Amino acid sequence: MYEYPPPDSPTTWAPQTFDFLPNFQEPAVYRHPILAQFPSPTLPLRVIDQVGYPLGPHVTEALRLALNQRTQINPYGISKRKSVTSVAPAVKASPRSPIRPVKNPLKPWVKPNLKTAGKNGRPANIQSFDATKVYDKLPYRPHSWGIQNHLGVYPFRYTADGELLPDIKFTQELIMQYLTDHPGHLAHGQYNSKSSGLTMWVQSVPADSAARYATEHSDKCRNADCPVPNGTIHKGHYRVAFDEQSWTNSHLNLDPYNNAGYMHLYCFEKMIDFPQCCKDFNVQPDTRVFPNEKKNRMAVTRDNPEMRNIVQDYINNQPQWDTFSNPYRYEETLSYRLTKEHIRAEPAARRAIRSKRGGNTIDKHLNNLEVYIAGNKQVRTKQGRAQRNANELADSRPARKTSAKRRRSQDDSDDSDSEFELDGNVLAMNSSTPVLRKRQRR
DNA sequence: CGCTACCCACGTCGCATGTA
DNA sequence: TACATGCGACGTGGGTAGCG
Repeated sequence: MYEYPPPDSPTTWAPQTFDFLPNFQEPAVYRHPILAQFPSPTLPLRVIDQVGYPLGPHVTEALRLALNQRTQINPYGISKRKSVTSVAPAVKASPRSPIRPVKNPLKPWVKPNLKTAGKNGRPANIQSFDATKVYDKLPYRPHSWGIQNHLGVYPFRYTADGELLPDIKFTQELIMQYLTDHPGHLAHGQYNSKSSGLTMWVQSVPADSAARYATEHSDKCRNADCPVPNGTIHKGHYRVAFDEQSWTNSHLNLDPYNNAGYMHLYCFEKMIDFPQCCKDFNVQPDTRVFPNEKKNRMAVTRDNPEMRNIVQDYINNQPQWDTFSNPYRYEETLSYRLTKEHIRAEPAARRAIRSKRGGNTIDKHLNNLEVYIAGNKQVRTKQGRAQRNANELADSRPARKTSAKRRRSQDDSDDSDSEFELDGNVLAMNSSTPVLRKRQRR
């Protein structure tokens, strides 16, 4: 008979710690294809439980973490459905009473649509979370640092929340100084930029999070030459968060929405030798689990666990920047790889809706910001033309309010103009020289 | 006019219940 | 008992209303 090895035997199982906290809440994409062939997880679990006994300590630890995550999300282990009926078994669940969006006097830049019906749970979700009750405040304003100018002013100065002042935008020279001289590199007592206290998280842009930031400038792109008006980092794009505090103040429970700053991943990759940056500095895929949040809405793995491997693979096996920086080829960038994987893995229905609408969509611009901006201009020009035409018609017809949806359907029926297309000038931008030259190797 | 949150229309997940 | 099915909750990208 088969003899099971003693549980947790060190000769059989090398103890393993996790360099990241796995997110077991993510949709299951099994690395073992055979698992995907079972209609239900119960049977393979039983097989593993019987034949795989005993599980190694790292598997046991992962299970414990998963259980922990689950407990944090639902501390009492009570199912949502059960809790409803157990509280009021005789009452049939009534439709949720609508919670309307409201103005937040502390965040005047957040502009809720006060006339909406409140038909979904998003306003409730936004209003129900109070970060000040959950997270610690930074105990002190970080010290200014960097090479002083002739007036003795430091280039890197902070707000009380630990954000770089809003007017501080990165030129190539400044980002180089920020990266190479950052005080966080001394976090371990000696200079080590690879395990620095400055962590650069590759992230998705979280939705509905305007009210989570300290100021209206907090989540803007820090690239001095950002192609997007006002440096807005729109949903669906990828960004890099400059996190200076979560390592340095790991004893505190700090708000993950408070970072020194952000940049479009696109801008970051175009501005510096990003492959070398991955080699030299602490760049990581954001796969963190936040115990105080329902989920990490900025995780790069939010929709697709494979994204972690794409970022990690890029960090481990960086391409040569020389080979695609001049002429610049967006197709070689991490931003492009993430976007392509995102589009590949998304539900087909979502893609179908996009193609039906025919807008300036992610599968056309692929998160190339130059193409995205040019596409937006084309859409606006078209809308403006349609609006002018509508106004001219209104002069000769009885007044009638034209809804935007009707306007869109009119556009859709116009064969010659209905399809959004990128013109040659836009695509030519794709091969333009990078705004800034390659950073020096140390 | 730019920007941001809401709505739409859908997919996914987890759990309760039904059924073989 | 194992699996299928139904259902509610929730999350998403794109389009759009409406605030400033």
